[in-house]
Amino acid sequence: MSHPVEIEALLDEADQRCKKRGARLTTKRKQVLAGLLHSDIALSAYDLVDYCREEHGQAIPAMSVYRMLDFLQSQYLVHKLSLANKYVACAHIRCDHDHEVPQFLICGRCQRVEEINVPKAMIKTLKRGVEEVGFELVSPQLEINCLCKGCLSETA
Amino acid sequence: MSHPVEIEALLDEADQRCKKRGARLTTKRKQVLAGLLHSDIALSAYDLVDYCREEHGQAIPAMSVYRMLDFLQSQYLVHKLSLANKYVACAHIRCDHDHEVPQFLICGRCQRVEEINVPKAMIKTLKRGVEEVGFELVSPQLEINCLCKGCLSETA
DNA sequence: TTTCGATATGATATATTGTAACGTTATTAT
DNA sequence: ATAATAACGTTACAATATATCATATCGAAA
Repeated sequence: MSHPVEIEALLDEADQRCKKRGARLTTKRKQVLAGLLHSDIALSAYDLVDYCREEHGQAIPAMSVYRMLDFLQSQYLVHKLSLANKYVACAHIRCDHDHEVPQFLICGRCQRVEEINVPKAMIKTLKRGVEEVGFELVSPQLEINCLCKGCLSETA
Repeated sequence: MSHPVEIEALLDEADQRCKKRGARLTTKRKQVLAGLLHSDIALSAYDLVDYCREEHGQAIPAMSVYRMLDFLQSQYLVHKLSLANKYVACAHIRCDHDHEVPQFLICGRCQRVEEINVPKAMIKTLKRGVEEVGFELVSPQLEINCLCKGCLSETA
């Protein structure tokens, strides 16, 4: 996903953000986050168990990985993709992205994930439609079923 | 979700549509669809196993229910909601909804589901954003994490 | 109408994803 | 130092889903 140096910087950034909120980005939590940052495809909790064992010699139980993922989500560092039951690092760890809303493009073939922003106006339209039927938007974060460039060309 | 009479009509409609495509809406497939039509919340495959046993005395194996759900999805009669790992009947069995795109509002609390349409213009905007990063939209069908009126008032 | 191929369903096993409950270890603050 | 809290481990299991092979049923062609 990113260059090693970049990843280090992002991990530091994440660390700062957690501290600000009075939360702790422990070594293992950081390893899980690093796993996601190293990957350019979404990973399952069990993929991350493997990653930690192989890359760090840390045999973290699946149970704990789930908790770490919960933590990382609560810190807005990680998103769960329900479409694939997998997880990705938030692409905007650095900025606060209050202005635009991240949307996930998930390649249904290779699980590659891209995060795009859509204009706030669009979200407003959506919100209006939702409220018309008496619902309330919890999170306007969408998962969009796509095919990536690579898989498109293979299929063709 | 609908009145019994209405449901019968919808099942007939579904039958016609399958026939047109050279597909067969068998008794059991119809029972599964009926289960979803009777419910105003999304149901899991295993919920449907229970429904068929209780309402029709049919002990359909989970395996078969999954296959029937696959079939119903292929006929555009049922949608899977990945956000909840549950299934709903398509609210627009009668029309072809080529003009607008159905979006699902899922109450994260009680699993109640509402299907709304959004303007095509919005989908176009989305599509453009997707293509800018080299992806291709497979289905612009979105699942939106919400709270319904009832759960909202309870929480408040 | 019979038999043959295709489609639908059943049975069984197992994979994958996720949670509950409770105990232990590590950190932090006093 | 120690008590309180947070993090992590362990075990058991629930819920969702697929793989595989066997059997049944339907529809068309011989």
